[in-house]
Amino acid sequence: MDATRKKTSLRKQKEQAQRREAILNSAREAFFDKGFMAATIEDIADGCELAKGTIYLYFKSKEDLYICLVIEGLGLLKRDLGKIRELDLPADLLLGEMLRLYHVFYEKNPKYFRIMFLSSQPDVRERVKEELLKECLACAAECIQILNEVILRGCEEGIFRKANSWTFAIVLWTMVNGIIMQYEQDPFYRGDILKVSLGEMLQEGLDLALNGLRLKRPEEVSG
Amino acid sequence: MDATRKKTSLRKQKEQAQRREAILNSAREAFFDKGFMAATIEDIADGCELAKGTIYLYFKSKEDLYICLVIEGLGLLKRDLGKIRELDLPADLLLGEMLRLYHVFYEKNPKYFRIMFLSSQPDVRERVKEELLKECLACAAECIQILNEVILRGCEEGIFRKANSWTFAIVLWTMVNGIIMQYEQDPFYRGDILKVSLGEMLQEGLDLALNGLRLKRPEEVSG
Amino acid sequence: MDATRKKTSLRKQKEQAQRREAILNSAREAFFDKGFMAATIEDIADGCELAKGTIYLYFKSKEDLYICLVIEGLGLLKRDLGKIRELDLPADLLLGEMLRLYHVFYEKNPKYFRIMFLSSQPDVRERVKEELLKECLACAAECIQILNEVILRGCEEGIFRKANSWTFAIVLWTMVNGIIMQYEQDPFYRGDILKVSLGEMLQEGLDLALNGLRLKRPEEVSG
Amino acid sequence: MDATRKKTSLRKQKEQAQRREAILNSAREAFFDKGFMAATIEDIADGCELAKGTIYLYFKSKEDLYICLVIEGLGLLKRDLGKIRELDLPADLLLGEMLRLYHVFYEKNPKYFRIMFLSSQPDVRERVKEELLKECLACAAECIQILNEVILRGCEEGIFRKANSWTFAIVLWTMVNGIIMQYEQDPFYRGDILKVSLGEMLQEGLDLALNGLRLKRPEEVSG
DNA sequence: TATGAATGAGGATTCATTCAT
DNA sequence: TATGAATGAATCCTCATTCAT
Repeated sequence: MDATRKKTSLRKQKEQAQRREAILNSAREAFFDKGFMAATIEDIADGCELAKGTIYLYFKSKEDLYICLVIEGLGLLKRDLGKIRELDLPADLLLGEMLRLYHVFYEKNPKYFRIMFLSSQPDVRERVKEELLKECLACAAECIQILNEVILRGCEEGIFRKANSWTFAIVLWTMVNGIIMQYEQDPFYRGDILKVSLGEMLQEGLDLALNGLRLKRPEEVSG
Repeated sequence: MDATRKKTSLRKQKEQAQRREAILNSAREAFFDKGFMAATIEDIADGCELAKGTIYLYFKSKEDLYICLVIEGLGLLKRDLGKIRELDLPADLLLGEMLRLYHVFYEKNPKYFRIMFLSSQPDVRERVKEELLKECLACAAECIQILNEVILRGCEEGIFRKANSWTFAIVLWTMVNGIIMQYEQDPFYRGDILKVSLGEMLQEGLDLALNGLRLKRPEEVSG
Repeated sequence: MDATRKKTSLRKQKEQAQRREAILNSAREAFFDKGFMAATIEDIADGCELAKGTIYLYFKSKEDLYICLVIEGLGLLKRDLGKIRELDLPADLLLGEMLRLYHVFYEKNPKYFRIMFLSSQPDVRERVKEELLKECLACAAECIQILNEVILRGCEEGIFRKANSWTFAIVLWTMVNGIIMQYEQDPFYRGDILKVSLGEMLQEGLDLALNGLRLKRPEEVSG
Repeated sequence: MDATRKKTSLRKQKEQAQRREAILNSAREAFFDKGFMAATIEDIADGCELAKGTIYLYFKSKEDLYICLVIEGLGLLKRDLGKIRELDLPADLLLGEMLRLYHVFYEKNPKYFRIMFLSSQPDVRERVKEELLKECLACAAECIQILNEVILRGCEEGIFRKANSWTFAIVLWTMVNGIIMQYEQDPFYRGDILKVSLGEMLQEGLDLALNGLRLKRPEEVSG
């Protein structure tokens, strides 16, 4: 009897988790496609084939739902970056891996990505509690902190030139974000105007970064 | 009589131009402060002390007004970049000047700047005719084209290493945009988390770019 | 086997009756505190620690539940008034007792009291079947009828002056209700503005009524 | 030219005042018929043949609209009572006039009347700012104060017996309110059950009150 | 031409009620 | 029988746009 109840409860829990996930997926899509303000709860509800009211069983408000997405996305990214940090590699290769990870993360979760940076839009900021926004920013800062640690390690290893590592970490972070966002946000960019793939742009960005950091450039070392 | 009429008409034309400018100023402020969706026509009307209805005498719709702002901003930027291109300087210094110009432009027109990139927000895209969006993107592409020309000139001058100049131009453009946007959009970033000035970040970005482009790094040349 | 089943069934019946009572108690509280419209089924379910769905096993709808409360309350009141009618007392003292009973009933069942008169609110009337409302009103009329009988008896006893007894009964009923309702409904009234206790007001009302009814006022009789 | 403008502005002002009045009328009707919570802004808008949005040009919110009605109603009543107070009549006749005025006021403004006492409903109180409720109650207290003054004057004139005049004033006020409310709120009451006209009930109430207050009853004086 | 009142479609959220477990 | 998740109609309020003056 107890077992049966447990089983039932377990299945229910699983269903609920799936439903919650379905809502998050639909919301990610909607926020991504239309932005925070223009996306309606109805869009989200339609997207996961649930009733409007059901959304509110899982999330307190549109804002709550949105913030959950951001924190979830940044959490995933931070986790991935954290894993790479543990690899036994020289700092420059580590950084390369990280930037590559970013690209992969984006390719796998393009919508996560956009959502994460939606919070910088003023109409979102206007409507989301400052406290929650700070939580998001703190999450982002932790990612930057990981970059910072790797840069510092590279300095210790004698691979990177001395520099303000924190500034450098931020520049890296914003550069990569900037490249992806601009690429990604404007569908027109992709084919019509730029005629350059995202991978090429990121590779170029990475080269820039490493060239800038390394004491010597690869060709000079090998030469 | 004709003369009188002409004079009247001239004054009227001038008044109308001023009115139009007032609306654009107020709209820039409003869109900047609240974002495209959250800013209301009433905000804009209040800001320039005109009636709501009057806005519609000068602009077909909210979206039309907005797009005019973007095109105006990008036009100014393009004009400034164009002027620098004419200077008689080596390509690397020219590029340095251009990036510096960008910083100055931002410092002088922070609101222009933000507006220019608002168009990448999906809720704006949703509401603006594709045709107008393409016009904006074309404007941006012209700016990138200017960077591209300078890079090509540097290659010819033997200052820059051979590279896909177009890709490089785009990376430059997005990097700088990315740095400014992230800095600028998040008031929290500025004091609380980054603790790095925009100037420092841009300088770091510039160094990266030039290091990456130059055949030899300055210290090697001088050494 | 039959016995067992009967026992089980009896316990079940008792449990159900208790459950029903628990729901009514919780509903009385909720309707009293928030009014008919503002009180939610969830408030009521929470209040008796049952699930929302369970409420519907015992009552067809929110309105049904509400009407049951009213009828219950008026029934209690009618029962108490009926008991007093049987006392062997002159009509004026009987009336005094009845009005006092009303006060006691209110003090013991303030929430019953409020609920009973909630039905006069138009948003309730809008939603409750006319048939049920009439049942409530008939209940109230029976209470008035008891007052009427006592007044008539007083006339026969030569204590009360001839008057339209039915009108008088109604005035008594509405006066007392009016005094209690106004006192009770407005928490502000109690301390801030009135600065008079409910008991004092009811006593004053009672004196008015008896003075009005008696052929001679007490002091004249005794004098 | 100035005159023309003034005329236009005057007409507009008048139109606006009329429109505002139309909204108030429709709202009074709607609140009266359905109660504060059940009446919808759409009901009100339909009732005065305006668009929903237009309501909000004249009143900040449903709550605001409602409170305006209450204060307006109580203000009218207070004004009327105030006028009677100035009449040169003995206190008992003055009181009789006032109670009669109340009846007339109700006959002319039955819906005003109900609105005025809607605020005692808990679901209204829940949703209206306490500050505004207190303002309403203060208005009512001013009416009671007028009654109080007349009673005191009657004591000085030797017409009324010494009594706690404030308590008495409140009892009068609540009695009359109670009679009217119960009569008025329940359409069923009127014909089906009570079979007594409002006028008769009020007259009976008035007699009660005066009998209770006077040192001697009329028949004794004349006898 | 300038105004700003009026419009009404649209959006977030609540809650009585149902129904599968 | 008891549950409580799901539903979706209903509600308040906003705001881009129109139009009579």
